Amino acid sequence: MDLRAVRSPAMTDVAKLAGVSHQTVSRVLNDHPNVREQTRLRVRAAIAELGYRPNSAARALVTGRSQLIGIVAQNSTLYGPASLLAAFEQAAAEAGFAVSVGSVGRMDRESIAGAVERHLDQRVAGLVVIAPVASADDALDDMPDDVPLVTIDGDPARSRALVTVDQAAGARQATELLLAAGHRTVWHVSGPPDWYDAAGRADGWRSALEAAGAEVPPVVAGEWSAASGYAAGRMLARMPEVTAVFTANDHQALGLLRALSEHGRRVPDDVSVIGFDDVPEAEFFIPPLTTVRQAFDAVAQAGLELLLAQISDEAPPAEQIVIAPTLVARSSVGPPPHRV
Amino acid sequence: MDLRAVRSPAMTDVAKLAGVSHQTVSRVLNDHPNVREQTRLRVRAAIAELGYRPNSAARALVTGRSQLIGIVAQNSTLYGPASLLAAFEQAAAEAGFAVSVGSVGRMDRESIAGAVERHLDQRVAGLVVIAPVASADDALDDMPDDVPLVTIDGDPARSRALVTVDQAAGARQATELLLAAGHRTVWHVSGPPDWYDAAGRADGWRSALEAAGAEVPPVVAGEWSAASGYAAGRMLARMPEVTAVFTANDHQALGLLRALSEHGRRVPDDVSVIGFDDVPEAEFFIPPLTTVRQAFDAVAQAGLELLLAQISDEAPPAEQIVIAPTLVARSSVGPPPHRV
DNA sequence: GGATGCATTGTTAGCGATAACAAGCTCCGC
DNA sequence: GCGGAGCTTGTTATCGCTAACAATGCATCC
Repeated sequence: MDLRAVRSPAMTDVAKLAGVSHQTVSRVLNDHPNVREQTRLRVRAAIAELGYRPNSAARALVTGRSQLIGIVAQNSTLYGPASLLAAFEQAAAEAGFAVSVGSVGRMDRESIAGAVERHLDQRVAGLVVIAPVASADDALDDMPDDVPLVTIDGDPARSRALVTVDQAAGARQATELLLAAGHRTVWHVSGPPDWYDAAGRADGWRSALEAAGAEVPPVVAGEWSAASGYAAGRMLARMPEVTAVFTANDHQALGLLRALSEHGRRVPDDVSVIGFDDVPEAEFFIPPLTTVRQAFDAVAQAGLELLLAQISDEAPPAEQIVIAPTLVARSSVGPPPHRV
Repeated sequence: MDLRAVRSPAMTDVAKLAGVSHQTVSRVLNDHPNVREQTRLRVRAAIAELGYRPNSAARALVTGRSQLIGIVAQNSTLYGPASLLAAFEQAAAEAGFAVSVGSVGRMDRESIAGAVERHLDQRVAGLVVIAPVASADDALDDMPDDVPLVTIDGDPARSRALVTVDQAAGARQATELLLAAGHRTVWHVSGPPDWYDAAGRADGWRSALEAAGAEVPPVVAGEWSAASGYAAGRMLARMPEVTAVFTANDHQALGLLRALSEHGRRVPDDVSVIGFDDVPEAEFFIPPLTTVRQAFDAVAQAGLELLLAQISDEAPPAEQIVIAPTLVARSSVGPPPHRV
């Protein structure tokens, strides 16, 4: 009996037990073709018996690449980014990759570059950057181009491999639904203008109005918070001509609903409201919120596929995938009030 | 000119440029004491000139430990876990650690053990497990005990290094506030009973009622979702004797508010409501929600400190930290309606 | 002035895996 | 029966770093 702390078994231990060389063990582990079936089984048995697990650091050292995928995302509890992160981890784990997260406080060039560097230190096999603002793309311009990279929510003109959600299409659907309900026009509470998502949603809204020949009211500038929706709502609630509002996300819609309620304007009787994101709680707003759902898991899945293809050199590093959002109809939308 | 892909510089390159041995470079990098100041500067200059960055895989291989911290958490977009994760990344990054996330679909023994193993493969320096349910603790029982480990939200009786929020204290505060407002008793919509958080909140609620000599109504069992709060609300709304409700989280409170509103019961005039978590939107519920805030960043900070202390052997691996939550008063609480 | 000690630096050996090459074996065709 | 092809396996070098030990120089002490 050896009482020393049991060192976890290495490849040579397996080799000894199976009566082969460590190299043969390596071949079995990496599914090399030219190993006799009988040998393979013997090695497998030895691996199981010892509870051997390969040392990823050693592998990374010699191959120059790890089984790690880095994700750079904004450190936020916003529903969108958080969901995306969760979905991505899930997908990566299924593909046998670990996920290292480098969150940044702000989406400026310096922060992003720092997070990217930290990941490169870890010799990540690939990198996913959630880059919803222009400044994030800036940081990627001076990335070394031998690292597989996929951008989420970035600028189609500047990114190579990219997955985005068609924000404009979602916004168009929302706006069209309101117009179809009989509203003369639709107001919009926007997100921060430097976010691509926000810009896309505003564009979709505007183009739908223009296509329908409806008047385009001024954008009410907000950011993603409920507070900004509330502030917008306090203004809009006092304007009787406002009968339909499309907000850039659900949290804004929540704030808007509260402001409308405080001013005695009923939803959807007096004002119809549509949000964006379909947060789990949207169904329980007062009233239940009609909104646009983004399929975050589809985004994550697509992103991972693009990345893995690059890692294994199966695909050119330039491909762009667009995911379509879907409208979820609930009771916050109705016809405009009867004209008095 | 050499046109081959430029291999990123290694320690020997730095050593050659600085005119020292690679070992001296290593000493400079690891802040060993016995290096002459002048030499240190020369090495630093060479590092800067070459843009040298140490290879973490090589270091991990030889030391048997990486600059990686593993986090095991449930793959969820619940506000609590997501916030905790974000706060933790932030804190770890500041300490120079990368964070690898292993999310699990369900909190059962097998899933957790799997996630832990994947992290051990990566030779993580330490492990943080967010273990809000008993089954998660089970999985940790057969963890090798030479890996630094901190549990968040686990069972004090079974964990060594542990950070928790004093759920019971928060619940007591909430309940006492309602009693002080004049309510004869307080009803409770609970979380899933196998979550420690949920159990702690229920305990605090019950003990506050008992201490005040108030009647203890039956617990309305829910889970964390707004849907369960809504379901509970539809029942409670029909019971005129219910004038105060404490829900186990804010999302449930949202659902409850909607159910009350649908039944024409006004908040806080007819019913007072208190939630738990203080999600950013709580301020914009109808009406603004009184709730209990957990300081997630404090939890993360404390957890990381415990872990780093273990990693550097500065502290015994057994210490428990309890973070106190704070009550955030808003307008969803008022005196009970006048008895008719 | 030689022994002692400390600060500073270099040398060598490995960590655990993969890659490149070499070697043995079997099978085949002529 | 012999050479070559192809399958299977082993040997050796190597990735970039840290640990352990060795070696050097210089100040200090008796």
